[in-house]
Order: sequence, then C-alpha cells, then structure tokens
Amino acid sequence: MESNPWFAGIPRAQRDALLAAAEVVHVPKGTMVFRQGDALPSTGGGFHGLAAGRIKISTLRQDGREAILAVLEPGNWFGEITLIDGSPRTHDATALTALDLLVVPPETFAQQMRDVAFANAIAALLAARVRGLYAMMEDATLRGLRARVARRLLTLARGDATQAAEPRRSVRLPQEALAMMLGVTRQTLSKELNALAKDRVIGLGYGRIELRSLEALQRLGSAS
Amino acid sequence: MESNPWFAGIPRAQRDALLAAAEVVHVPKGTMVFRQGDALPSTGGGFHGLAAGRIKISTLRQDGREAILAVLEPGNWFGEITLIDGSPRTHDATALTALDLLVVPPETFAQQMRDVAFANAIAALLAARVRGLYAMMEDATLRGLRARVARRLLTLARGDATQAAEPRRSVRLPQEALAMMLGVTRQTLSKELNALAKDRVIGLGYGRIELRSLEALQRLGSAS
DNA sequence: GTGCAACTGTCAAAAATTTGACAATAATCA
DNA sequence: TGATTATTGTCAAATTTTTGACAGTTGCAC
Repeated sequence: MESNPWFAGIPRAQRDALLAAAEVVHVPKGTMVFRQGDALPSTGGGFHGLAAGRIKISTLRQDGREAILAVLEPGNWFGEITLIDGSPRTHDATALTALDLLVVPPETFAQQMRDVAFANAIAALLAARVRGLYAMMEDATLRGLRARVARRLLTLARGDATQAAEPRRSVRLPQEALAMMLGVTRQTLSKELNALAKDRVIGLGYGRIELRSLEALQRLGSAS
Repeated sequence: MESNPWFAGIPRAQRDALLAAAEVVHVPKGTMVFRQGDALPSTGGGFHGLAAGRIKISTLRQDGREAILAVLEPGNWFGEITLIDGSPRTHDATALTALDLLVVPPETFAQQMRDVAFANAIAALLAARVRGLYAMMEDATLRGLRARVARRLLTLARGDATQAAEPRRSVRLPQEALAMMLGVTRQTLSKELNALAKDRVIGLGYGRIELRSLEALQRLGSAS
C-alpha cells in the first residue's frame, strides 16, 4: 500500500490508524463491491483500500451501454465521497479479479474525520480526485481521439488513479473496455489503435496493449 | 452568500471565520482572477467566494479552442484545490462582469485547515465538486447530444456549481459558449436548440435561452 | 443614432463516427 | 483435448459532426 503516493504522503499516525481500522475482506472475482445508488447503511458501505486485485469503476445505463471511469490497481483508496456527503454511490465497483480489500466501516471513518490531520489527508485525496477529473473532462471536450487514446493509455500504464511511479510497458484490458472509457465504439477505437500500431508506437495483443514508445504517446497526447 | 447550500451547511463559527478572513476585492469586467498554470505565491492566489458578478471557468488551448467548464454565479466558493495540494491552477477564471470577490489568502486558508470543522467543510465542498464532475463525465461519455443540452441548460439555470434552489427560467449566455461547454460546434448545437425551440421546450433570444418547460427538459435529460 | 462588434441562422461539402454484421483467432473451462 | 466464450479485424451503409462561408439581426459604445 505504501507505493501509493497519497497514502505514502499522509502522516504515519493516520496511515497506521487507517490500517488498524480496516478489516481485510477477500472478495471473489466478479463480485460487486458496491453499486450505483447504494445508500449508506448498506453492505459494502465503507472506505476502501485495494490491497490486491483489480476493480472496475463503471456506470451502467438502462439501454445496456456502460461507461468505465477507471480500473483501479492495488494501492488505491476509494469510496470516500459517499462517506463524506452521505449520498448514494455514484458508480458500480466490480472485482475484475479476486481481491484483498481493506474496508474501513462508515462509523470508524466518521470518527477518523474528527482528527484534523486525517481530515486534511482526505481533503488531499479529494483534491487529487478533482484534478484527475478535470483532466478527463478537458480531454473529452478539447482533444481529438488520437490524443485521448494516447493519454488514456499512459494513465492506465500508471495504474489509473492516484498511482504514480514508473509506467508499466503493457496494459491488460480488452479494446472494448478502452473504448468504453473513451466513449467511442470499438470499431472507431480499433482504427486508431491500428494506426498507432502501424507507427510502432504500440503493439496489439489479445486483451493487451504494449506501449512501445512512451515518448511518442506523450507527444501525441500533448498535441491535437 | 447564505443562499449557497454548501456555505449554509457548514457550522456558523466556520462561516464567520471565512468571512472574517476574507478581503473584499472589486474586480473589473474582463479581468482574469487567475490563469491556468499560476503557481501558489502569485497574485490571485487564494480561496475565493463570489459575492457579486459572474465568472467564467475555462481552459484555453494553443490552437485557440476553448472549453468552458462552468460559469459561476454569486454564492459559489472556488479555488481551493491549489491551496490544498499546492499545484498550479487548473483553469482560467475570467470576470464576465464586474465582481465583488471575497479573497481568503493562502496563509489564512492553511491556518483554517488546522480546524477540524473547517477541514471537514472543505472535504464536503470537494465531495460536491467530485460529484458534479462525475455527472459531467457520465454525460459526456454516455448521453446523446439532446440529453446533454437539456441537462446543461438545467444546470445553468440553477447557477451551475454548488447552487441549488429554484432554477431560473432564463439563461444568459451565447450559444457559442454553451457549445464550448458541451464540446461541440456552434452549428451542431444550433440544430439541437432549434429543434427544442420548435417543440416549445425552450425559447431562443440574442445571447439568451428561455426554459419554457423544465419538465420536458428533465425528461429529455433522463432519456438517451 | 450610428457604426461596429457580437450573435444567430443556414447551407453544403468533407470528415468522422456509429451501426450492424460476420469471420478469424486466442484464451478458458470442463 | 475439445467446446465454448472472449476478443480482434474488417467492411459498408447510414448517420452525425465538423469545416468553412456568408447573410441577417441585435446590442452596445461612442
């Protein structure tokens, strides 16, 4: 968990308190940790830290279309919004693999928020969240598809949310899922990916995209 | 300022402290309160409350294209992200009219954050911000243009950000600006607006859109 | 009140995206 | 291993959006 920049950045006491307050829950693959609309006193309520596995954060619409907001990797903490404002969950959270999940119950979280340092840490977490969302909004409204693809691949390579560190060289997810993140169809994305592959910027495999040139992706992501 | 739900919802002591710490600044029309990329110790640094006037929050790109994130109305507080994480401003803030602006200097803000209740209030503000952004992201990826137009008009009618209350029946901004918020061209938006106008859902004027049927807009915003 | 700038209306061609469909290949599970 | 499911590749028609252009209107500043 220490590899996560947010968690690593908060005071030792608050870090320990969080870990002490958390219950480790093993979640089988395919389980929904929580669903959009879940209200507070429900199962799955709590502040979550992902210790192992991958979680999909998404929204499902009536007509079956799905938007994937993020795919979380170990080290990320999430689910704090509902605990702060008491409103229902904004998204579905689904275990893509078996998980080791740290769960801080709502009462404990509320209690921790009485601590100035912890409240400040949560504010920092939220600030990072807001920055990420601003960047995504900007991408969606201002950039062409080519740039959006490049940027999203780089984000995924860094573990998507509050993760930083050295980007991975290979991203594991189906093109369909990437398309859902970008809000385009698989066919449209496919055309773009194949163009990038032809330029040797990426390599395409089954359920996997290799990032061959981070520099080229960075360049493409800045332009357009 | 009390009409803003966030401000009205925080404890009296913190509300008074904020107002006491704030300096009232009069800003002429057209002035940029801060710019994207501004670092902390610069002019315009601080936590801002809008007492009078309207502020455009936007991003300008090299090629001249602009994305408008929001148009803030009196009662809204903004600019806290930079104060929390110390990173540069994420957007430009431009005075669309002459402003009365409450400015809480960075040091005072940091000092206030040592107070648990205030830190919690800021967390609540950020949580609201995150929710709003989630909704925008979802709209952008999941909904058709018709629905996005309807939803954005309703948002604007409610004063855009943390405002609630009774929606206004008329929104004052050029179609060009609305198009920039939605990330489409003016021509595309125009077609949509004219269709809505034909159905008597809205009325179109010079730099102004009248909301004739909130129910219809709500319905259109939920569908597609 | 005039003149200029801002804003809206509209058109048509070009470009991008979606929709729908089907085959081929890779992984997974029994 | 064999069967099944998941994933990718590709195509073409239909639709939507952008680009570029220009005229007409409205509001504002002088």
